[in-house]
Parts: sequence; structure tokens; C-alpha cells
Amino acid sequence: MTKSEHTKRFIIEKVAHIFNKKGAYGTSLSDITKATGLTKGAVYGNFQDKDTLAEACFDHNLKFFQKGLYKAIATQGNAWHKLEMVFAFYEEGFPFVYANGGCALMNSAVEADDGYPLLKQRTRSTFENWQKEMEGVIREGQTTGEFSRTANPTSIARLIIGGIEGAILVAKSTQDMDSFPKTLNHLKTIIEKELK
Amino acid sequence: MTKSEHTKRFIIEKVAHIFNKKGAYGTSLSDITKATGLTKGAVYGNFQDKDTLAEACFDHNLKFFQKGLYKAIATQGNAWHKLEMVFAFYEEGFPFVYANGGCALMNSAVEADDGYPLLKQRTRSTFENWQKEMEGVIREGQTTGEFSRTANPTSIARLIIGGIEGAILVAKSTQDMDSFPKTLNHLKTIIEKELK
DNA sequence: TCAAATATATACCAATTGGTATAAAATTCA
DNA sequence: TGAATTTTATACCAATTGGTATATATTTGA
Repeated sequence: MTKSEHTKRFIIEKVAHIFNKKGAYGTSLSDITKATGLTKGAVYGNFQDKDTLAEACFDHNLKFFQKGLYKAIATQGNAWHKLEMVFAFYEEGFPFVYANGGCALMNSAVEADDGYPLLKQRTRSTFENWQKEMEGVIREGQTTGEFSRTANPTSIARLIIGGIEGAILVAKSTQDMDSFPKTLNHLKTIIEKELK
Repeated sequence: MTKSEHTKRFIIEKVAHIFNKKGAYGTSLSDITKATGLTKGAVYGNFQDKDTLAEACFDHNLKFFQKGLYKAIATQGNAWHKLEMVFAFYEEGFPFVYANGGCALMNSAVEADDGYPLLKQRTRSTFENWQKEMEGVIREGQTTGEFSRTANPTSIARLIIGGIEGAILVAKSTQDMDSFPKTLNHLKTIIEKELK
């Protein structure tokens, strides 16, 4: 690993949670230099501009759930366990999400909604991929006979994703951490009942 | 209505949607003067500072759903119809929300999460009030015998609120307007099944 | 109508914003 | 080791930020 690769990584690790909390717009260069102890020269020597760094931080923040979730799903042998894994994964990961400024996908989606075409495209395709992944699990369960064939995979996928994001939002905003696993479990019970 | 009250209102109406789209931080004084055609002098003659105006815009943006929803609920004679009204209200109001930068409550909650203590407190109590309102409807239905008594009002209230917010987020981010009423209906069906 | 009060426009302010040119320092590799 | 290259610090830039003092309009009420 070259020096600049090392420094790039260092900067991202120091700064990603600030971008998640304050947003791409709200995070200033001075926030970045303060958090890293580096100067502007070092920052701009490693990243073209603030937007590029913001994008790298978005990727970093998302790696946790995107790759993590997909890998966790892949470890399971059947659709039922895969579905259970989705909920377990978020239940386990929530304290980290809570402590680091909330769901990076939601935060970026809300901020990018106006004026950040690149980030907007990224959040959009992340949601779409997530939806496809969930649809895949449900369809798999339908072909193996684990899940009811009358269920609509797209609709259930959206319900799960929206339900998870909404639960994060409510828990964070009301500062009621405990509400998250409760809501998540309720959602899980309902979805599983529908898939039986 | 005095002159300044008139102007205050005028400014809020011209500017509230910008605050909702760009956020309190992201909306600049020049955005405000441009949108209103007024000068800084006029703006600062009517509002103490940008934060005060941001707060007023938050109230304005929320009046739509907060007061509107509660009034709509109040028009209904029983708990079942009240619950149906909640979903109908959001289904009907969604195109407006979609066109105006998304749910003001979600947007403010996400932005205020770090650094805006006043706005954070406001979004928090708005969520809490909303939850109480929904719990009230469910409890009412349970005492009248319309709803099952085994259902947990708090949990269902949170599921509805989170579900609605999550559905807005997904629909906005994927730019798939049609997904919202679909998800909303799915949610409604599930909730009503649980309350039977 | 006319004076008092209110509201608005102009011109200014210091601080901060993202970004860059350049020179010094550190690293790399032959 | 020593030259070439890469990385970093410093000093600077124009533009913009939120905000204010003040003078000028405008509105209000007697």
C-alpha cells in the first residue's frame, strides 16, 4: 500500500462519520483538517475536491451494510434463514448506526435529494440494489416452497426496506434506541406470517 | 393583519419549500432574497435571524400534515374509519409531499440530528405526538371492540409511522412515485389484518 | 395632513467558504 | 547515497456566508 493510499484511507476513516452527521454540505474543510490533523494541502493532494471525498466517505459508510448484509445473507443455506438474517443483521448493527449519525443511506438520500446529482444517483441505485436483493431472497423461498407463492416479492421487499429505514428514523429522532429492535421484530413477525 | 405579519407570511410562503429541499444550513440568505424579491433589510426586519425563519418554515411545512391529519381523523366517527383516514390522508397528500422536497419531518429530523438542538427538539416532539395520536386511535378501537385487544397500540403506531416515512423515503429516492401508494396499501392491509 | 412609528434598501462588516500556487519536506527507487 | 518523484505545509485567493448600522421610504393613527 503506497503512502497516498494509506493517507486516503486515514482521512476517510477520520472523516466519514462527520460527513454522515453533518452532511456533505455541512462538513467544511476546516472540519476535515481539524479531524485529521492534516492541512488542506494534504487533503487536496489526495482528493480532487470535497465532493470526491464526500463520495468516498459515502462508500465507506455504506460498506458496512451493503457488503456486510449481502455477505451475511450469503452465509445462510435457505431463504427462510436468509430472511431472518436480514433482521438479525440490522438488529445487531443498529447501535453502531445509532452512534454514528444514523443510516448513511437515508442521510445521503435526504440531503442529495436536491442539488447533488451524483450522490443522488448513488443512493438511488443502492436502494434499487437492496430491493432486488430482497426480492431475490423472497423469490428463492417461493421456488423452494418455503414461502407462499401468493406473496408479492417487490411489495414485501419495499415494505421491509421502508420499515427498517422508518424504524431507524423514529428511533433516532425520538432518541429511543429500544424502539428499534421492537419495531423490527414486529415487522419481522408480520412479514413472516405473510410468507407462510 | 399588520404589514409585518403580512410580509412574514409572504416570506414564509415563498421560502418554506426551499428550506425543505435544501435544509436550514443549505439555504442561504441570497436564496431567501432571490425567492422573495426582498432585501436582507426586509428579511431581518421581520425575522430575528436565519434560525428563526427556519423554525417558522418548519412549522409551516408541518402544518400540512400535523393539523391536517389530526383534523381529518377527527371527522371520522369510529376508530376503524379513523385508521383508514390516516392512510387515505397520506395517499392523497403524497404528490404534494413528493413535489415539495419530501416529508418535512423526516428532512428536519435528519438534518437536525447533529447541531440544531431546537429543531431537533421540535422534530422529536412531533414524532412523539404523532405516535400518541395513533395510539389513541388504536386504543379507542380496542375499547369499542372494533380492534383486537391483543394488539400492542404503541408497537402498531410505530410501525405505521415508520412505514409511512420509510415508504416516502424509498419512493423519493428511487424516484418511483407509484411505489408509495402500493407500499402504503400493503401496510394498511397488514395492520388491519392484525387489528381484526 | 402631518408627525411618529414602522418597514425596507443600501452599503458595509468580519469570518468562513472551497480551492490553488508554490515551496519545502518526505519518500521512493535505482 | 542521491536524484526524481510524490506528498505536505504555507500563504494566498475570490466568493460567499450571516449579520448590522444607517439612511430612506412607507405606513399608521391622531
